[in-house]
This record gives sequence, structure tokens and C-alpha cells, in this order.
Amino acid sequence: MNKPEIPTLDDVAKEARVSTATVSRCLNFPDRVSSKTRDKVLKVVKDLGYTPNFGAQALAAKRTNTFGAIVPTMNNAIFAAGLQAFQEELGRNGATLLLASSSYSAEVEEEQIRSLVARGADGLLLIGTQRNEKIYSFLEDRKIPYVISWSYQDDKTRSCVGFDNFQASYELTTKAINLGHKKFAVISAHANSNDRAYNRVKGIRKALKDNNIDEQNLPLIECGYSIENGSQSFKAHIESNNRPTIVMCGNDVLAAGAVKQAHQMGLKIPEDISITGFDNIELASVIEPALTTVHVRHKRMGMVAAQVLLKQVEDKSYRENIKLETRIIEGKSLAKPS
Amino acid sequence: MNKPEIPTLDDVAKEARVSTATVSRCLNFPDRVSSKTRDKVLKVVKDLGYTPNFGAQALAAKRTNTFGAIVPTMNNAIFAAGLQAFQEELGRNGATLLLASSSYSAEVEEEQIRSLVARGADGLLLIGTQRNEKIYSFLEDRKIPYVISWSYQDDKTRSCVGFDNFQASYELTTKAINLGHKKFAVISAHANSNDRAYNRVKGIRKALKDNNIDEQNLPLIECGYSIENGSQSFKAHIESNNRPTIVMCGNDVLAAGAVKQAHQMGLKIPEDISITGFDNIELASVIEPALTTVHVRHKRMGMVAAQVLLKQVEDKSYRENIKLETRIIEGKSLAKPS
DNA sequence: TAAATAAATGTAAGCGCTTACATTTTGTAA
DNA sequence: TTACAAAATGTAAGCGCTTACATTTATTTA
Repeated sequence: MNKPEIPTLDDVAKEARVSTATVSRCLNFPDRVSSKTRDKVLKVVKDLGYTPNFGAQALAAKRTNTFGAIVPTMNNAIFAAGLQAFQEELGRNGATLLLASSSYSAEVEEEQIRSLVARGADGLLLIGTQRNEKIYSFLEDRKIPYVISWSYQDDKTRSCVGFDNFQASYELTTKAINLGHKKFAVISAHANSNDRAYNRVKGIRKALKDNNIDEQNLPLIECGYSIENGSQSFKAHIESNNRPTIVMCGNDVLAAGAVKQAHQMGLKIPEDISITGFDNIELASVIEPALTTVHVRHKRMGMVAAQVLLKQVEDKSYRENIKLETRIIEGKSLAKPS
Repeated sequence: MNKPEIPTLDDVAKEARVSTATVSRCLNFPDRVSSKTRDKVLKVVKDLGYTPNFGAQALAAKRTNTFGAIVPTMNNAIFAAGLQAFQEELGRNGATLLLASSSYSAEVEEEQIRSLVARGADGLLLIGTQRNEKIYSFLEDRKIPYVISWSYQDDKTRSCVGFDNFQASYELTTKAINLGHKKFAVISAHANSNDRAYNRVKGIRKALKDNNIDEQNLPLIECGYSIENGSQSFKAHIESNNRPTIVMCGNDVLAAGAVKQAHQMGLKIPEDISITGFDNIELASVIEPALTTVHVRHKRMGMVAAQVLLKQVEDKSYRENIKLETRIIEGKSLAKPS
């Protein structure tokens, strides 16, 4: 038994009786090589089962065709669809995704960014805008392209592909107000270092204010991201001595928890209490009654983000700010208060 | 403005007036260096903001502290919890996850495996057992550790951390039979190149056979993995001229679709029709009525898989077959037929 | 105090690739 | 046929790190 060594470029070159440069060219710039040698070399490549060594390639070529993404969590449908689309678009362009999750921690995210850059990521997908300035300069110093997604900001120095969380939330709230709601309660994900959550709450507050409803004393519970968190927070709101007629949730997962809890408490939705979500993940359509929520074009966002990122790699000065539209999904969980 | 170059080991060495070897040792084997030099070097590392170049490190050290995982899809809660745990456990050990998705295609998976190996993955997490033998020899030739998860097989030459899909499915079916069900219908994910789906169906068939219920003509619809697919398949089953009293779904996502469709068709669950799922993802608890399903310890699986993989990197001959228990979750969606 | 041993550090040879530049081969026009 | 340009191929210098081995410095022992 001879141990099967991993073949290198050299092995291929020797076997094909050409120089390593030619082999490299066959692989990377096929048309700079005569078709005769190309065929010969590619055959050897195939016979030997040669695969280029990534580290060596990265070291020599200073690019990796690898892109990094850091999401707050993988354990959550909110990011899944967008990421999947992002990955697919990269794949279509011969690039690979390196995925890390930060568990909603700014410090962890920073580490992950450094680690991905060290690993030679050609570009980065970042969720949301809120992070330490120095991490932005870190990326800019190294000329690492990045695009911010899930949030929109009008900043020509940075690319983003996202949507206006504030505006969408404002509209949904206005709708509720127009239906006659006056007693609001909010369940939100922790809003420090999460500008999506922050802006969604801000949108609610602004809508209340514009309609002369007290937003100073808006009952607001911030919690984690699980269904269970949503249930508990909902319970707390309902049992408070100033029971709301509507509970607006920062995202569909929390809303799902709220709905579940409402059932357990014997509350009819929307007769006894209205509940709204945000994101319109698939889950929203399964809940009974169907959730009134904000539709976000997650897939498109992922795809476009990948495209912008790839363009930025080609042209380091390219920037784009893309605001995707959102749309209120009329479920059955929001109705006029009784 | 001087352009900020990315600092290298050499820069650090020069600045700290030591050799590159010493810097490298400070970083990798701190205790082989006097505390005096170590402090001095680490300070420079920090001041310069030095991060080792991954490619160079991989090339020279022949390990990357990177592990790859290939999942059928990210767009699905079924894999999310397990993966998250896998990633967290790797993180705890200073390793990073490279994630790819195969879109349920065997060819794509094979490509991804090669790509991850080329990228220097120290080990791989694979979902399910079913794949071309040659891809296994590819990995074995290169001595790349891998562990199979989500499935269990008794094979001492390969590590796996999973559960017995066949057995769990058998038990759930038996339970339904004991309740009095005789007319079964099944919605399954495509079972070719998906041994989980295959074995779950097989478990159902075996249970039927063992109880003298015709399993040859079991109505079975294979479809994709979305809620929508579940809805459509459910509709088809109900509208068939041999309407079942129970629809067993290969996973919770399909079951969610089935439940949704049942509501739309005005069918009461479980009075008019029983529905079961598999996986017990968070979604299952939100559905009305709560889904009767099979609980799988996804988080534990991800964590243990990471541990086994890490051990295998240390000791290339280490193997382990771990079968995690499953448990039937008694929801409200399964009851005796009326 | 000198010799022997252990600890700390340095030297330099790669790891497997890409690519600027040099050289050879082929094709073309006069 | 010759001269020259264009195309194809080869040569070899790194890319930034790790690590075996050599050398220097500190510590211990007799």
C-alpha cells in the first residue's frame, strides 16, 4: 500500500511535462494556453485528482473567492432565507461563503470580523449598521469590501442593501391607530447594538406621537429572540395593570410566542387582543390566526447584497445604497379594538 | 497619508527586535518563551494590530482550525439549532465553521466537500449517510476526519452522531395504530439521496406491516421541503378517493403546511384528521393544535458532533458511533380516528 | 568556579501556489 | 527565405508563516 499523497501543482507539471506556470495558467487563464497543452494538462489534473491548495493560492494570489457573513444567530428563520439567497448568488459566481454567528454580541462580532479577514475573506456581509467605528476603519484600512444589510442608511461611503425599519414600523403602527387602538404595548429584541430593533421601536413611537398618543410611557419589554421570550413578555404585558389592546412585536418569532401565550391564556385574537409581527417569515402564515406583519424581501436582499459585494471586489470604489420596499401583510391578528 | 499596510510577522519581529520564530512562538506556544520577551512581543502585536495571515499559516502549519459543514439547506429550521450548537462548540475550542449548503443535490454536495477540503478544512460535518462511496474514499485518502450526523449507523469505521430515524418513526406509527388508525397517508421529503427521509418512511411501512395493515399501497407523496409543499401534498391526500384518517409527515415543516391546509379546508384536527410531524422544531409548539411529533436532541447532536470531530483531529484513528435518544412529543394533533 | 544541563532565542528551509519577466516557438509578411 | 511580431511556455522570486536544528544565554551541580 503506497500512501496516497495529495497531489500538488508540481506533480501535475511533472506528469504533464510542462512547467508549473503553465499548469497554473491552464487552471486560471485557459485561453492563454494552447488547446493542445491545455487538454493534456487538464487530463492529468483529472487523473491525479488535483485540487489547488487554498492556503497557497490565497498566499500567492492575495484573493480567496471567499466571502464572510456574520449573523446574530443561525438559529432563527429571520436570517435564513436571506443568507441562503446570498450564498446561492455567491455560488453562481464561483465564490464561497464563510458563515459565523455572533450570538448578538458586539464583541464576538468584532472578533469574527477580524477572523474572517485573517482568513482572507474578499468581502463581508454585515447585518445592521450599529457597530464600533474602529471596526469600520479596520475594514477600510485593509480595503476589504463590505455591505450592510437588513438595514438601510443613506451613506454614500458605505454600501447597504436593506429596508427602512423605521418607516415600515411607522406605517404598521399608523394602521393600528387608524383602526382605533390607543393602548399599545411593545415587545422588542434588545435594542442596544441592534439598530433594526431600535428603529422599529422608534417608528412606533413616532407614529404614536404624531397621533397624539402618549409615547413616553409606552409599555416596552426588551427580551431575547425566542418564541419563549415572546410568550413571557406577552404575559407580562397582559397582566400589567394597564392592559393594552394591541401588542406590537419586533419580529415574527416574538409574535409567534405572543400568539401562543394568548391561546394559553384563553384570549381570542384579534377580538380580545391584537398582535402584530415583523419580517413575514414562513412561520407567520402558519400561525392561527395568520399574523399581520411586515413583509420584507429577504431573498432579494440576500441576492442583491451578494451582487453589490462582488461588484465592490472588482471596483474597490463602487458603492451602492439600496432600499428595498416593505409591505404590510394583512393577516387576521390585527383588528379594531372591542 | 501613508497607506496602512497590513502588518506581517516580520514587521512585528523587527519592531520587537526579535526573530520571527520568537514571535510565532509567542503566539502559538506562549510558555516556550520568557515572560519578558512575550510581553514585549504581545504589546507590539497589539500596537500594530497584527493578525496572522490565514493562508500562510495554513500553508506552513498544515492545519487551519477550520471545520466545514454541508447542510442540505440553511433555509430551514430543521438544521439551524444543531448547526448553531456545532458552531458554538467549535468556537469554544478556538475553531471556526465554514458552512455550505447543497440544496439537496448530491453533486453539489460533492463539489462542496472538495472545495472545503481544498480550503484546508481540518474536518467535516456531513448530514446523513447517503453519498457516493468515492467521496468517502476521497476523504479517507486525505485523512480528513468527518462525522456523520442526523443519521445513525452502526459502522465502526466511521463516526456518527445521530439518531435512529427508522426506529423513531416506527414507534410513532405504532402509537397511531394503537389508537385505531388504519388508513394512513404519508408526506415525505424526497427520499433518494436522503436517508433520513427514507428511513422514516421505512419505519412507517414496517410498523404497518407488523400490524397487518397494507403497506404496499400506502399513499405516499414525496415533495420538497417547504410549508407550501406540505400544504399541497396534504390537499392531494385528502382529495384522493381513499381519504386517510391520519397524515404522517416526514418533518415538522411539512406538517405545518398540512395543518395550515387542514384549517383552510375546514378540517378539525384531530377530530377530522390526525397529523404528525418529526423533529420537534420550535415551530411545532406554535402550531394550533400543538403538533404530535418526534423530539430530537438537535443541540446536543451538534455539540457532540463537534466534540467527536475535534477528537478525531487529535487522534486520526478515533471513531465513535453515538445514537441519541428520541422521544415522542404528545401534542394534540394525533388522536383516535372518529 | 568550571562543567554540564536546561531554557531561550535565532537561522533558514520550506509549505504550494502566482506572476513578472525571459525565452522559445509559431505564424506572417515582404 | 528571412525578419519580425505574436503566442506559448518556462524560470524563478516571492507570498507570510512554522519549525527542525543550531546557537546563545541562564541555571544548576559538584
